Amino acid sequence: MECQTKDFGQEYKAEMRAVRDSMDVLNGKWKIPILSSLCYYHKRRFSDILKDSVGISNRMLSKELKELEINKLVERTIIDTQPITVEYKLTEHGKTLRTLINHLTDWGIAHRKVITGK
Amino acid sequence: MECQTKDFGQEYKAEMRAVRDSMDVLNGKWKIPILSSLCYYHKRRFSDILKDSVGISNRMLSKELKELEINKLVERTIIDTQPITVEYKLTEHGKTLRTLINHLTDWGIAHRKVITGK
DNA sequence: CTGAATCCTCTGCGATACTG
DNA sequence: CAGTATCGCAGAGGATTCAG
Repeated sequence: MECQTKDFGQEYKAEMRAVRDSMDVLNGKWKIPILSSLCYYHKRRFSDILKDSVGISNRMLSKELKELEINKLVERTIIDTQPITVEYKLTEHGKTLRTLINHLTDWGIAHRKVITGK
Repeated sequence: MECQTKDFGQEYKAEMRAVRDSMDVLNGKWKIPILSSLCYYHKRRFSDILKDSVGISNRMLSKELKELEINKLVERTIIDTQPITVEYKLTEHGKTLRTLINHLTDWGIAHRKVITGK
C-alpha cells in the first residue's frame, strides 16, 4: 500500500479535520461501551445501559448520552409509565458506526498480536 | 446491516478490549498528525515533525513519539552528525494504520454531512 | 427511574527554561 | 538539534446527594 496523500497542504488539513471529527465522537472512556450496548439491544433503558457499561456512573452516562444525542447518533424516547422510563436507541446514522467500530476492533486485534507476539 | 454481536458476554468483552486498544494508540491530540506526517514523508526528523504538526510543543512531540515507538508503530534512528539528528519513520506495522485512518476519515466526512447538513 | 447538582481528584497538555 | 525538567491550568471523570 502506498502510504501517501496527494497533497500535504490542502487535502491534509481536510483529512485531519475529518479524523478529528470521528475521534471526538468516539472519544472518552464510555462512548463505545454505550454504543455497543445500544447496538446489541436495539432499544435500551437508562438503567439497563448503566448495567451494561460496567463501572460507569449515572452522571457520566447522562452526560455521554446527551452528547451522542446532539451528534444524532442516539434517539431518546420518554415512556409515560409510573415512574417515567426512558428508552434509547441508535439512529440510522448511529448504526453506520458499527462498520467503523468493526475496523477499530480488527486493527486492535492485529495490534495486540504485534505487541504481545500472540 | 445487522447491528448485533453474537454474544453480549464473551465476544462483547473481547471486542471492547480490541477497540480500546486501538483507541489508546490513536488517542490524544497529536498522535494522528504525527503519524500522518510520517506517512507522507517516509523519513522525517524531529524538528521537521515539529513543524508539520502545527501547534505541538517539543515536550509533547517527544512524549508522543516515545509512546508510538513503544507501540512499535515508529522507528527511531540516530544519525551521527554534528550536532546529532534523529530520524523517525513508520514501521511496517505502523503503515497498516493508514487504512484505519482512512476509515476514520471517511466516517468523519459522512458524519459532518449529517450534522451540518452539507 | 432518570437524571441534575456538588465536590473532589487526577491526567492531558501548554509554556518556559535548561542540557548534551 | 533533540530532547528533559518544572510548573500550572482546564477538563475528564468518580462519589455522593438531591429532585421530579
